[in-house]
Amino acid sequence: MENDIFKALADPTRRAIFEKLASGSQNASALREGMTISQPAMSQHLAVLRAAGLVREERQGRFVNYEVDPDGIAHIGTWLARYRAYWPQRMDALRTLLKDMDQ
Amino acid sequence: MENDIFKALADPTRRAIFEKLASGSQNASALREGMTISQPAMSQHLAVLRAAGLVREERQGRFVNYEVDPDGIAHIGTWLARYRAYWPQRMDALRTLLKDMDQ
DNA sequence: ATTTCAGATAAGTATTTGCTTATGTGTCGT
DNA sequence: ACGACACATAAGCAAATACTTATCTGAAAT
Repeated sequence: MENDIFKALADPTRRAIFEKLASGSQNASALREGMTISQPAMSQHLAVLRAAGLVREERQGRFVNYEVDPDGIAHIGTWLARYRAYWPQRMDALRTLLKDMDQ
Repeated sequence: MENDIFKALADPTRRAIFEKLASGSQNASALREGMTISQPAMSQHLAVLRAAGLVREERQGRFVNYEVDPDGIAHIGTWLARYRAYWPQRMDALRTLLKDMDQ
């Protein structure tokens, strides 16, 4: 599972798709816009992201809506937490993030 | 750079090496112990981890000591922070981590 | 100086991966 | 019922990847 996540994120196209989804769930066709990628390629990438638990799908008629799966993010977070000893002193992004979550 | 990091972590052997280093810096030979991996393979993996900024080396005579590079960890952290909106409510590991760092 | 040891590099190979084109499946509009 | 549409799947292929064996570099020990 952890292996699937990192393998999925190892591809730049897949990270781009994931990033797009992070700013709003979309169906496969909408995701293709401005991406120079064939329909089957997109379908295959989404399948990989889905198998990794990074993304989940929701059938809507003949469309399939994709969205970021928080579980995938959580897995990366817990993986990263194992290396806390090596986190640099000032990781402002994560620091403020966690502060936010405390509210 | 970000691409190098994810590509480096996509390999399970490389993640195992990285994990070993996280519990104490070692030279390449020491890392091989209990790992069923040839000397060139280890050398190549370490080169990939190093190029990704996940690990750094320090020559010590005819040994080369490897250690986790906090910069690599930081990169993953900032990447992950971009998806803060999708972090699940209870990411205890990271939450307590950041609390610790505030002391 | 010569040998030995730690490690890097070179070259070759089998496997994996990301793409392609072609076709299949299921849903919507008419 | 039919065609159009959204998407998945199949099969094939070129490129990337992780390994192998062989060799090279450089430092330590004798």
